Amino acid sequence: MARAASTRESADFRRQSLIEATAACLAEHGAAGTSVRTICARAGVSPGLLRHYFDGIDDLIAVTYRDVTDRVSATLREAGEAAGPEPRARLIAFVTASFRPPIADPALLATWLAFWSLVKTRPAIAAIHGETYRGYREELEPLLAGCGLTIAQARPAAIALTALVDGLWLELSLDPSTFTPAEASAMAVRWVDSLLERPL
Amino acid sequence: MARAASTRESADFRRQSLIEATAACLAEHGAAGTSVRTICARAGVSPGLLRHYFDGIDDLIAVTYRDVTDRVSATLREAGEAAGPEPRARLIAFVTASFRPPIADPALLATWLAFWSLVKTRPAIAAIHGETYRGYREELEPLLAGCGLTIAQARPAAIALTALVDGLWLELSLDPSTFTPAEASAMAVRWVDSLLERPL
DNA sequence: CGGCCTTTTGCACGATCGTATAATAACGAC
DNA sequence: GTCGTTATTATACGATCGTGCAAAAGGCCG
Repeated sequence: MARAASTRESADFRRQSLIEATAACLAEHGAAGTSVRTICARAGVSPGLLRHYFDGIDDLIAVTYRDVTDRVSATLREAGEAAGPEPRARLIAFVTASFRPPIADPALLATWLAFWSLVKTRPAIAAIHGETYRGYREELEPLLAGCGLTIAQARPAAIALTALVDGLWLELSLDPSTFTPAEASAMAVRWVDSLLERPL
Repeated sequence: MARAASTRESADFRRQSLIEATAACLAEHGAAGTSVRTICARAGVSPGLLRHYFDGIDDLIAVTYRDVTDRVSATLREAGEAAGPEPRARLIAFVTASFRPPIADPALLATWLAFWSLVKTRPAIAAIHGETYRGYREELEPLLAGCGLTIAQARPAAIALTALVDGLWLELSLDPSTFTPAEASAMAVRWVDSLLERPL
Protein backbone atom coordinates (compact mmCIF):
# COMPACT_ATOMS: atom_id res chain seq x y z
CA MET A 1 0.00 0.00 0.00
CA ALA A 2 1.13 3.50 -0.82
CA ARG A 3 2.24 5.51 2.17
CA ALA A 4 2.29 9.24 2.62
CA ALA A 5 5.70 10.86 2.39
CA SER A 6 7.15 11.68 5.76
CA THR A 7 10.29 13.35 6.98
CA ARG A 8 12.09 12.56 10.18
CA GLU A 9 12.29 15.48 12.54
CA SER A 10 14.08 16.05 15.81
CA ALA A 11 12.28 15.06 18.98
CA ASP A 12 12.13 18.68 20.16
CA PHE A 13 10.63 19.84 16.90
CA ARG A 14 7.96 17.15 16.89
CA ARG A 15 7.08 17.68 20.54
CA GLN A 16 6.74 21.42 20.01
CA SER A 17 4.64 20.90 16.87
CA LEU A 18 2.24 18.70 18.77
CA ILE A 19 2.08 21.14 21.69
CA GLU A 20 1.28 24.04 19.38
CA ALA A 21 -1.30 21.97 17.51
CA THR A 22 -2.93 21.09 20.82
CA ALA A 23 -3.15 24.73 21.85
CA ALA A 24 -4.62 25.62 18.46
CA CYS A 25 -7.23 22.86 18.66
CA LEU A 26 -8.22 23.85 22.17
CA ALA A 27 -8.64 27.44 21.01
CA GLU A 28 -10.65 26.57 17.90
CA HIS A 29 -12.80 23.65 18.98
CA GLY A 30 -12.66 23.72 22.77
CA ALA A 31 -11.75 20.81 25.00
CA ALA A 32 -14.57 18.67 23.61
CA GLY A 33 -13.34 18.99 20.04
CA THR A 34 -9.69 18.34 20.83
CA SER A 35 -8.98 14.69 20.02
CA VAL A 36 -5.93 12.70 19.09
CA ARG A 37 -6.98 12.82 15.46
CA THR A 38 -7.68 16.55 15.30
CA ILE A 39 -4.40 17.38 17.04
CA CYS A 40 -2.32 15.15 14.80
CA ALA A 41 -4.09 16.32 11.65
CA ARG A 42 -3.30 19.89 12.68
CA ALA A 43 0.34 19.00 13.31
CA GLY A 44 0.50 17.18 9.97
CA VAL A 45 1.39 13.77 11.40
CA SER A 46 -0.41 10.48 11.69
CA PRO A 47 -2.47 9.75 14.82
CA GLY A 48 -0.11 7.06 16.05
CA LEU A 49 2.77 9.48 16.49
CA LEU A 50 1.23 11.17 19.50
CA ARG A 51 1.93 8.15 21.67
CA HIS A 52 5.51 8.04 20.49
CA TYR A 53 6.24 11.40 22.10
CA PHE A 54 3.69 11.56 24.92
CA ASP A 55 2.04 9.15 27.33
CA GLY A 56 -1.33 9.92 25.79
CA ILE A 57 -3.61 12.79 25.01
CA ASP A 58 -4.10 13.71 28.67
CA ASP A 59 -0.36 13.99 29.10
CA LEU A 60 -0.06 16.11 25.95
CA ILE A 61 -2.77 18.50 27.14
CA ALA A 62 -1.08 18.82 30.54
CA VAL A 63 2.29 19.50 28.91
CA THR A 64 0.63 22.08 26.68
CA TYR A 65 -0.90 23.79 29.70
CA ARG A 66 2.50 23.97 31.33
CA ASP A 67 4.02 25.33 28.13
CA VAL A 68 1.41 28.07 27.65
CA THR A 69 1.54 28.96 31.32
CA ASP A 70 5.32 29.29 31.34
CA ARG A 71 5.28 31.53 28.30
CA VAL A 72 2.62 33.82 29.78
CA SER A 73 4.45 34.05 33.11
CA ALA A 74 7.74 34.85 31.41
CA THR A 75 6.13 37.54 29.25
CA LEU A 76 4.54 39.27 32.24
CA ARG A 77 7.68 39.05 34.33
CA GLU A 78 9.81 40.49 31.53
CA ALA A 79 7.33 43.33 31.07
CA GLY A 80 7.65 44.15 34.75
CA GLU A 81 11.43 44.02 34.69
CA ALA A 82 11.64 46.15 31.57
CA ALA A 83 9.74 48.94 33.31
CA GLY A 84 12.72 50.02 35.36
CA PRO A 85 13.23 50.31 39.10
CA GLU A 86 10.22 52.39 40.13
CA PRO A 87 7.84 50.03 42.04
CA ARG A 88 4.53 51.35 40.79
CA ALA A 89 5.72 51.48 37.19
CA ARG A 90 6.83 47.85 37.46
CA LEU A 91 3.48 46.80 38.91
CA ILE A 92 1.51 48.66 36.25
CA ALA A 93 3.68 47.24 33.50
CA PHE A 94 3.18 43.72 34.85
CA VAL A 95 -0.60 44.11 34.96
CA THR A 96 -1.13 45.96 31.69
CA ALA A 97 0.98 43.46 29.78
CA SER A 98 -1.93 41.07 30.33
CA PHE A 99 -3.95 43.09 27.85
CA ARG A 100 -1.38 43.60 25.13
CA PRO A 101 0.03 41.20 22.56
CA PRO A 102 1.05 38.46 22.75
CA ILE A 103 -1.14 37.85 25.81
CA ALA A 104 -4.37 39.52 24.67
CA ASP A 105 -4.51 37.23 21.64
CA PRO A 106 -8.00 35.72 21.12
CA ALA A 107 -6.54 32.29 20.44
CA LEU A 108 -4.49 32.36 23.63
CA LEU A 109 -7.49 33.42 25.71
CA ALA A 110 -9.62 30.69 24.14
CA THR A 111 -6.94 28.12 24.96
CA TRP A 112 -6.77 29.44 28.49
CA LEU A 113 -10.54 29.11 28.86
CA ALA A 114 -10.38 25.50 27.68
CA PHE A 115 -7.82 24.76 30.40
CA TRP A 116 -10.07 26.33 33.02
CA SER A 117 -12.83 23.96 31.98
CA LEU A 118 -10.55 20.99 32.68
CA VAL A 119 -9.31 22.01 36.14
CA LYS A 120 -12.25 20.54 38.03
CA THR A 121 -12.13 17.09 36.48
CA ARG A 122 -8.46 16.42 35.65
CA PRO A 123 -6.20 16.22 38.69
CA ALA A 124 -3.06 16.78 36.61
CA ILE A 125 -4.51 20.00 35.22
CA ALA A 126 -5.62 21.06 38.69
CA ALA A 127 -2.09 20.59 40.00
CA ILE A 128 -0.58 22.76 37.27
CA HIS A 129 -3.29 25.34 37.79
CA GLY A 130 -2.55 25.50 41.51
CA GLU A 131 1.16 25.97 40.92
CA THR A 132 0.57 28.60 38.25
CA TYR A 133 -1.70 30.76 40.36
CA ARG A 134 0.50 30.45 43.39
CA GLY A 135 3.41 31.58 41.22
CA TYR A 136 1.37 34.45 39.81
CA ARG A 137 0.46 35.71 43.26
CA GLU A 138 4.02 35.28 44.49
CA GLU A 139 5.10 37.46 41.62
CA LEU A 140 2.44 40.05 42.36
CA GLU A 141 2.79 40.31 46.14
CA PRO A 142 6.34 41.73 46.21
CA LEU A 143 5.36 44.24 43.55
CA LEU A 144 2.43 45.35 45.72
CA ALA A 145 4.58 45.36 48.84
CA GLY A 146 7.12 47.49 46.97
CA CYS A 147 4.40 50.09 46.53
CA GLY A 148 3.89 50.41 50.28
CA LEU A 149 1.53 47.60 51.18
CA THR A 150 2.29 45.31 54.12
CA ILE A 151 2.55 41.57 53.59
CA ALA A 152 -0.89 41.16 55.16
CA GLN A 153 -2.31 43.71 52.75
CA ALA A 154 -0.48 42.41 49.69
CA ARG A 155 -2.02 38.94 49.77
CA PRO A 156 -5.70 39.91 49.41
CA ALA A 157 -4.71 42.65 46.99
CA ALA A 158 -2.97 40.08 44.80
CA ILE A 159 -6.05 37.88 44.90
CA ALA A 160 -8.36 40.76 44.05
CA LEU A 161 -6.14 41.89 41.20
CA THR A 162 -5.85 38.39 39.81
CA ALA A 163 -9.62 38.00 39.92
CA LEU A 164 -10.23 41.18 37.94
CA VAL A 165 -7.63 40.27 35.33
CA ASP A 166 -9.09 36.78 34.97
CA GLY A 167 -12.61 38.16 34.76
CA LEU A 168 -11.59 40.61 32.05
CA TRP A 169 -9.79 37.84 30.16
CA LEU A 170 -12.86 35.65 30.48
CA GLU A 171 -15.21 38.24 29.05
CA LEU A 172 -12.80 39.30 26.34
CA SER A 173 -12.71 35.69 25.29
CA LEU A 174 -16.43 34.97 25.55
CA ASP A 175 -17.63 38.19 23.90
CA PRO A 176 -14.97 40.56 22.54
CA SER A 177 -17.62 42.99 21.27
CA THR A 178 -18.43 44.47 24.67
CA PHE A 179 -15.17 46.24 25.37
CA THR A 180 -11.60 46.48 24.10
CA PRO A 181 -8.34 45.24 25.60
CA ALA A 182 -7.35 48.88 26.07
CA GLU A 183 -10.44 49.51 28.19
CA ALA A 184 -9.73 46.35 30.15
CA SER A 185 -6.22 47.57 30.79
CA ALA A 186 -7.51 50.90 32.08
CA MET A 187 -9.88 49.13 34.45
CA ALA A 188 -7.05 47.00 35.83
CA VAL A 189 -4.85 50.07 36.39
CA ARG A 190 -7.76 51.72 38.15
CA TRP A 191 -8.08 48.69 40.43
CA VAL A 192 -4.37 48.77 41.21
CA ASP A 193 -4.55 52.43 42.20
CA SER A 194 -7.59 51.79 44.33
CA LEU A 195 -5.98 48.84 46.14
CA LEU A 196 -2.80 50.81 46.77
CA GLU A 197 -4.35 53.94 48.19
CA ARG A 198 -6.90 52.15 50.38
CA PRO A 199 -5.88 48.51 51.02
CA LEU A 200 -8.41 45.79 51.78
CA MET B 1 -37.35 -9.86 28.88
CA ALA B 2 -38.00 -8.32 32.28
CA ARG B 3 -38.25 -4.57 32.21
CA ALA B 4 -37.47 -2.12 34.93
CA ALA B 5 -40.47 -0.73 36.74
CA SER B 6 -41.39 2.74 35.57
CA THR B 7 -43.95 5.30 36.57
CA ARG B 8 -45.52 7.85 34.31
CA GLU B 9 -44.81 11.38 35.38
CA SER B 10 -46.07 14.71 34.17
CA ALA B 11 -44.19 16.37 31.35
CA ASP B 12 -43.16 19.28 33.59
CA PHE B 13 -41.78 16.95 36.23
CA ARG B 14 -39.75 14.93 33.74
CA ARG B 15 -38.42 17.98 31.98
CA GLN B 16 -37.35 19.54 35.26
CA SER B 17 -35.76 16.27 36.41
CA LEU B 18 -33.68 16.10 33.27
CA ILE B 19 -32.70 19.77 33.55
CA GLU B 20 -31.54 19.31 37.12
CA ALA B 21 -29.70 16.12 36.23
CA THR B 22 -27.92 17.97 33.44
CA ALA B 23 -26.81 20.76 35.77
CA ALA B 24 -25.58 18.18 38.28
CA CYS B 25 -23.61 16.26 35.63
CA LEU B 26 -22.04 19.44 34.30
CA ALA B 27 -21.00 20.37 37.83
CA GLU B 28 -19.58 16.94 38.68
CA HIS B 29 -18.00 15.77 35.45
CA GLY B 30 -17.70 18.90 33.35
CA ALA B 31 -18.94 19.32 29.81
CA ALA B 32 -16.85 16.42 28.56
CA GLY B 33 -18.37 13.96 31.04
CA THR B 34 -21.94 15.03 30.44
CA SER B 35 -23.51 12.54 28.03
CA VAL B 36 -27.01 11.34 27.29
CA ARG B 37 -26.36 8.25 29.37
CA THR B 38 -24.90 10.01 32.42
CA ILE B 39 -27.71 12.56 32.45
CA CYS B 40 -30.45 9.96 32.16
CA ALA B 41 -28.84 7.68 34.73
CA ARG B 42 -28.72 10.64 37.11
CA ALA B 43 -32.38 11.42 36.45
CA GLY B 44 -33.28 7.77 36.90
CA VAL B 45 -34.69 7.24 33.44
CA SER B 46 -33.60 5.31 30.40
CA PRO B 47 -31.42 7.01 27.77
CA GLY B 48 -34.14 7.05 25.16
CA LEU B 49 -36.39 9.33 27.19
CA LEU B 50 -34.22 12.37 26.64
CA ARG B 51 -35.27 12.65 23.04
CA HIS B 52 -38.92 12.36 24.02
CA TYR B 53 -38.74 15.66 25.90
CA PHE B 54 -35.93 17.49 24.13
CA ASP B 55 -34.59 17.80 20.60
CA GLY B 56 -31.31 16.25 21.71
CA ILE B 57 -28.57 16.69 24.24
CA ASP B 58 -27.49 20.06 22.82
CA ASP B 59 -31.02 21.35 23.23
CA LEU B 60 -31.20 20.02 26.78
CA ILE B 61 -27.94 21.71 27.72
CA ALA B 62 -29.12 25.01 26.22
CA VAL B 63 -32.43 24.77 28.08
CA THR B 64 -30.51 24.02 31.27
CA TYR B 65 -28.31 27.06 30.74
CA ARG B 66 -31.40 29.22 30.32
CA ASP B 67 -32.93 27.70 33.44
CA VAL B 68 -29.87 28.25 35.63
CA THR B 69 -29.39 31.73 34.26
CA ASP B 70 -32.99 32.75 34.93
CA ARG B 71 -32.79 31.51 38.51
CA VAL B 72 -29.55 33.39 39.19
CA SER B 73 -30.89 36.60 37.67
CA ALA B 74 -34.09 36.36 39.67
CA THR B 75 -32.20 35.76 42.90
CA LEU B 76 -29.94 38.77 42.39
CA ARG B 77 -32.80 41.03 41.36
CA GLU B 78 -34.86 40.02 44.39
CA ALA B 79 -31.90 40.67 46.67
CA GLY B 80 -31.60 44.16 45.25
CA GLU B 81 -35.30 44.88 45.59
CA ALA B 82 -35.39 43.56 49.15
CA ALA B 83 -32.75 46.09 50.18
CA GLY B 84 -35.17 48.98 50.21
CA PRO B 85 -35.17 52.28 48.33
CA GLU B 86 -31.69 53.60 49.08
CA PRO B 87 -29.69 53.33 45.80
CA ARG B 88 -26.32 52.32 47.22
CA ALA B 89 -27.87 49.73 49.54
CA ARG B 90 -29.70 48.20 46.56
CA LEU B 91 -26.51 48.08 44.50
CA ILE B 92 -24.49 46.53 47.32
CA ALA B 93 -27.22 43.98 48.00
CA PHE B 94 -27.34 43.04 44.32
CA VAL B 95 -23.59 42.53 44.15
CA THR B 96 -23.03 40.78 47.48
CA ALA B 97 -25.85 38.32 46.79
CA SER B 98 -23.49 36.82 44.22
CA PHE B 99 -21.37 35.49 47.06
CA ARG B 100 -24.05 34.12 49.35
CA PRO B 101 -26.24 31.03 49.03
CA PRO B 102 -27.79 29.92 46.82
CA ILE B 103 -25.47 31.57 44.30
CA ALA B 104 -22.11 30.87 45.96
CA ASP B 105 -22.80 27.13 45.84
CA PRO B 106 -19.81 25.14 44.53
CA ALA B 107 -22.04 23.02 42.32
CA LEU B 108 -23.65 26.08 40.76
CA LEU B 109 -20.28 27.70 40.08
CA ALA B 110 -19.00 24.47 38.54
CA THR B 111 -22.05 24.30 36.29
CA TRP B 112 -21.54 27.92 35.34
CA LEU B 113 -17.92 27.24 34.42
CA ALA B 114 -18.98 24.34 32.20
CA PHE B 115 -21.32 26.67 30.33
CA TRP B 116 -18.50 29.17 29.82
CA SER B 117 -16.46 26.44 28.20
CA LEU B 118 -19.24 25.87 25.65
CA VAL B 119 -19.81 29.49 24.62
CA LYS B 120 -17.06 29.60 22.01
CA THR B 121 -18.11 26.47 20.13
CA ARG B 122 -21.91 26.22 20.48
CA PRO B 123 -23.81 29.07 18.81
CA ALA B 124 -26.96 28.37 20.82
CA ILE B 125 -25.02 28.69 24.08
CA ALA B 126 -23.31 31.83 22.81
CA ALA B 127 -26.70 33.40 22.07
CA ILE B 128 -27.99 32.69 25.57
CA HIS B 129 -24.74 33.96 27.05
CA GLY B 130 -25.00 37.20 25.11
CA GLU B 131 -28.58 37.78 26.26
CA THR B 132 -27.72 36.94 29.85
CA TYR B 133 -24.81 39.34 30.12
CA ARG B 134 -26.67 42.10 28.38
CA GLY B 135 -29.51 41.61 30.87
CA TYR B 136 -27.05 41.58 33.76
CA ARG B 137 -25.50 44.86 32.69
CA GLU B 138 -28.91 46.41 32.04
CA GLU B 139 -29.80 45.50 35.59
CA LEU B 140 -26.58 46.96 36.94
CA GLU B 141 -26.42 50.23 35.01
CA PRO B 142 -29.56 51.83 36.52
CA LEU B 143 -28.35 50.85 39.96
CA LEU B 144 -25.03 52.56 39.28
CA ALA B 145 -26.77 55.58 37.73
CA GLY B 146 -28.96 55.78 40.82
CA CYS B 147 -25.81 56.25 42.86
CA GLY B 148 -24.83 59.35 40.90
CA LEU B 149 -23.03 58.03 37.83
CA THR B 150 -23.93 59.32 34.38
CA ILE B 151 -25.06 56.89 31.70
CA ALA B 152 -21.64 57.18 30.06
CA GLN B 153 -19.98 56.34 33.37
CA ALA B 154 -22.37 53.54 34.27
CA ARG B 155 -21.62 51.37 31.26
CA PRO B 156 -17.89 50.81 31.83
CA ALA B 157 -18.55 50.57 35.55
CA ALA B 158 -21.04 47.76 34.95
CA ILE B 159 -18.52 45.97 32.75
CA ALA B 160 -15.75 46.37 35.30
CA LEU B 161 -17.98 45.17 38.12
CA THR B 162 -19.19 42.18 36.14
CA ALA B 163 -15.61 41.25 35.33
CA LEU B 164 -14.55 41.24 38.99
CA VAL B 165 -17.57 39.21 40.05
CA ASP B 166 -16.95 36.69 37.27
CA GLY B 167 -13.26 36.50 38.11
CA LEU B 168 -14.02 35.87 41.77
CA TRP B 169 -16.59 33.21 40.82
CA LEU B 170 -14.05 31.63 38.52
CA GLU B 171 -11.37 31.36 41.17
CA LEU B 172 -13.79 30.28 43.87
CA SER B 173 -14.78 27.47 41.57
CA LEU B 174 -11.29 26.50 40.42
CA ASP B 175 -9.62 26.67 43.82
CA PRO B 176 -11.83 27.42 46.84
CA SER B 177 -8.88 27.15 49.24
CA THR B 178 -7.38 30.53 48.38
CA PHE B 179 -10.08 32.79 49.77
CA THR B 180 -13.64 32.66 51.09
CA PRO B 181 -16.91 33.91 49.60
CA ALA B 182 -17.02 36.50 52.37
CA GLU B 183 -13.63 37.87 51.31
CA ALA B 184 -14.79 37.88 47.70
CA SER B 185 -17.85 39.83 48.72
CA ALA B 186 -15.74 42.42 50.52
CA MET B 187 -13.55 42.85 47.43
CA ALA B 188 -16.60 43.42 45.25
CA VAL B 189 -18.00 46.03 47.65
CA ARG B 190 -14.63 47.71 47.64
CA TRP B 191 -14.71 47.85 43.85
CA VAL B 192 -18.20 49.32 43.89
CA ASP B 193 -17.10 52.10 46.25
CA SER B 194 -14.06 52.80 44.13
CA LEU B 195 -16.06 52.99 40.91
CA LEU B 196 -18.64 55.28 42.48
CA GLU B 197 -16.28 57.79 44.03
CA ARG B 198 -13.97 58.03 41.02
CA PRO B 199 -15.66 56.78 37.84
CA LEU B 200 -13.74 55.37 34.91
C1' DC C 1 25.20 0.04 -1.67
C1' DG C 2 23.55 -2.91 2.41
C1' DG C 3 22.25 -3.27 7.15
C1' DC C 4 20.27 -1.26 11.22
C1' DC C 5 17.89 1.57 14.34
C1' DT C 6 14.22 4.72 15.07
C1' DT C 7 10.69 7.54 13.44
C1' DT C 8 6.36 7.32 11.30
C1' DT C 9 2.42 5.39 9.28
C1' DG C 10 -1.95 2.97 8.81
C1' DC C 11 -5.20 0.29 10.62
C1' DA C 12 -7.52 -2.79 14.06
C1' DC C 13 -9.68 -2.98 18.50
C1' DG C 14 -12.99 -2.21 22.21
C1' DA C 15 -15.46 1.48 24.38
C1' DT C 16 -18.53 5.23 24.22
C1' DC C 17 -20.83 8.82 21.82
C1' DG C 18 -25.89 10.69 20.10
C1' DT C 19 -29.75 9.10 17.92
C1' DA C 20 -33.48 6.06 15.89
C1' DT C 21 -36.87 2.73 16.64
C1' DA C 22 -39.62 -1.31 17.90
C1' DA C 23 -41.43 -3.50 21.88
C1' DT C 24 -43.56 -2.89 26.31
C1' DA C 25 -45.74 -0.99 30.37
C1' DA C 26 -48.80 2.34 32.43
C1' DC C 27 -52.81 4.99 32.74
C1' DG C 28 -57.48 6.87 31.39
C1' DA C 29 -61.91 6.29 28.89
C1' DC C 30 -65.67 3.56 28.30
C1' DG D 1 -62.37 -5.54 32.19
C1' DT D 2 -60.74 -4.03 27.64
C1' DC D 3 -59.06 -1.04 24.51
C1' DG D 4 -56.22 2.91 22.90
C1' DT D 5 -52.95 6.28 23.71
C1' DT D 6 -48.48 7.45 24.95
C1' DA D 7 -44.73 7.56 28.18
C1' DT D 8 -40.89 4.61 28.76
C1' DT D 9 -37.59 1.02 28.06
C1' DA D 10 -34.18 -1.53 25.74
C1' DT D 11 -31.52 -2.27 22.07
C1' DA D 12 -29.34 -1.43 17.52
C1' DC D 13 -26.73 1.54 14.51
C1' DG D 14 -23.01 4.30 12.59
C1' DA D 15 -19.57 7.51 14.03
C1' DT D 16 -15.79 8.73 16.79
C1' DC D 17 -13.09 8.21 20.84
C1' DG D 18 -7.98 6.74 22.76
C1' DT D 19 -4.82 3.29 22.26
C1' DG D 20 -1.97 -0.90 20.57
C1' DC D 21 0.80 -2.76 17.18
C1' DA D 22 2.95 -4.58 12.96
C1' DA D 23 4.86 -2.93 8.90
C1' DA D 24 6.98 0.58 6.03
C1' DA D 25 10.12 4.44 5.39
C1' DG D 26 13.96 7.67 6.52
C1' DG D 27 18.52 8.53 7.82
C1' DC D 28 23.14 7.11 9.14
C1' DC D 29 27.18 4.17 9.62
C1' DG D 30 29.85 0.70 7.59
